[in-house]
Amino acid sequence: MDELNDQQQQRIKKLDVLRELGVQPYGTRFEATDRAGSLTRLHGEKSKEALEAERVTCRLAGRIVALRRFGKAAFAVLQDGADRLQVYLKKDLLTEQAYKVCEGLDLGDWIGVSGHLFRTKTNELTVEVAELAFLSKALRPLPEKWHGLTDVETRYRQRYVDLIANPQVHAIFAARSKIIAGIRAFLIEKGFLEVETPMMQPIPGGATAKPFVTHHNALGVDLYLRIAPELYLKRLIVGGFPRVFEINRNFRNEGISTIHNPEFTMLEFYVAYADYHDLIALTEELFSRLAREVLGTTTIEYQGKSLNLASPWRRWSYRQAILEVNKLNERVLTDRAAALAAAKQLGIEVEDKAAHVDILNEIFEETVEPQLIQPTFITDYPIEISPLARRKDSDPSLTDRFELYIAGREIANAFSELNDPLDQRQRFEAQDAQREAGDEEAHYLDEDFLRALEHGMPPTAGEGIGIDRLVMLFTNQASIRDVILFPQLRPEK
RNA sequence: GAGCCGGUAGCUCAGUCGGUAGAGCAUCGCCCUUUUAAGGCGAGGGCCCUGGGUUCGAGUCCCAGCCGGCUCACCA
Repeated sequence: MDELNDQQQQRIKKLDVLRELGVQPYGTRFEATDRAGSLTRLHGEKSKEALEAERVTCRLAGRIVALRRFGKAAFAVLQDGADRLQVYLKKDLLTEQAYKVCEGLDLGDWIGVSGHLFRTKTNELTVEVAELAFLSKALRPLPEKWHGLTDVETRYRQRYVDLIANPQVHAIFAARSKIIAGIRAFLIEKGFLEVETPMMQPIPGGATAKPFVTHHNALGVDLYLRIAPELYLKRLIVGGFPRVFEINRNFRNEGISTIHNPEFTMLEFYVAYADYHDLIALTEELFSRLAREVLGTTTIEYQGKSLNLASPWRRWSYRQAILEVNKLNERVLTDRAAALAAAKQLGIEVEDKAAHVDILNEIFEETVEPQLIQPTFITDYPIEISPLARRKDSDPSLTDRFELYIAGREIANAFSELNDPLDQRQRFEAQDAQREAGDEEAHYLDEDFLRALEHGMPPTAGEGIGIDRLVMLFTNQASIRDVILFPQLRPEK
């Protein structure tokens, strides 16, 4: 413990005062049959007279977050989850011991009370306490009652204090839970099986990213924290599960920013016999349903922008979007020199030796992405940047793939899966060549995954949705750290 | 990794030109049995992020570092 300040010392002294009164400062169970929220819902509208007549008794517990004393009586506000309820502690109504406990109460202490509901002179629903149980002593003071805790670093490092002091933070994580529960219910209703696949993988696959490495002592091998579950979920499709999903953490050893945390939560799901068009429909249905369930509307506010999640959403091919946004001639799609010239004209920095596909992608990211505010499916990505996606039958240089953009940000990535083992081997080999050429993030060749495909994978469509960014969108948060309970920070001191 | 901004009491923040460290809330004492940012009177509480430097004198100026935020780069 740090050196104690005067407030902490005062509180430690009170532990002995409680013990002398025969009260355990760290007690045991208390049967809270009521919750502040449900009491308010059930009785919050009733008049003073109706409450007096009914004489509703209740029993609840919570943390004291406000305390106003008046000589021989006091009002305390109990925080119970996301809700608060005032309680009235009056000397006349309490035992001598209970009243002495009251005199030593501090902000932050946990108590349990029972009594009956009434309305005060100022018409606030309040519990008149008949019995008081002391549950737990807080030895540190709470943040200031009016401004709460605003220091961002303390909010992230000591999320417990943030949650006590800032009720709106509570609401964000309640919404996160509701979103994830909604996704589960939706997919299970559609016949999906929820599975768990390895977080520690001998070959990190399914995405292009730098992995974390760890070591297993008994096996004497290095293992990678997964960057994606994709290749394992496809193995399960080979094994005969026609619909699977996983909601779990991915780990990427890359920068930290307002939209990147080293560990983040990903939903991936795979549907046998389907293609990416089916996933477009499924995605629209999922999002509009989530919005209605969680927010009660399909029109959402995000950082000052109004977003309409009601389907259908815009579909726009990757190449068409590049041409239309920049009013470019189709020649840039086939002529590398023309693409390079166009990029330079648009003021986009591109290395002179950059590949054609990378030049176009640079143009896309710089000029198209920021415009994709309303939900938009960008379709038909080039094959070079889609190593696991199926080729388009109509154009083998493209893939049956889409990315969903909302508020200028990529929210989902989906494609008809490549199930041709020979084509997949060639794509892996192309990625290997890029690795040889110095691309640290090229996809690794996974021999066992190829063996699985050689056993035959049915036509399958698969999709990944970044849950943290989805929660940001639904809760109107600008930073990913505000939707992750314990975001990654440098260790203290 | 680079640029900009910040770090002062438990919390939220002031601190002028370099001259004895301030407020509100919280805490402690006294008064107060319907308050709600309760009120009244009184009191205590500081590693001014750390380490150097300049100066008679540094919270303040300079240098280096630590931690955080934002922007950019990489990325989902």
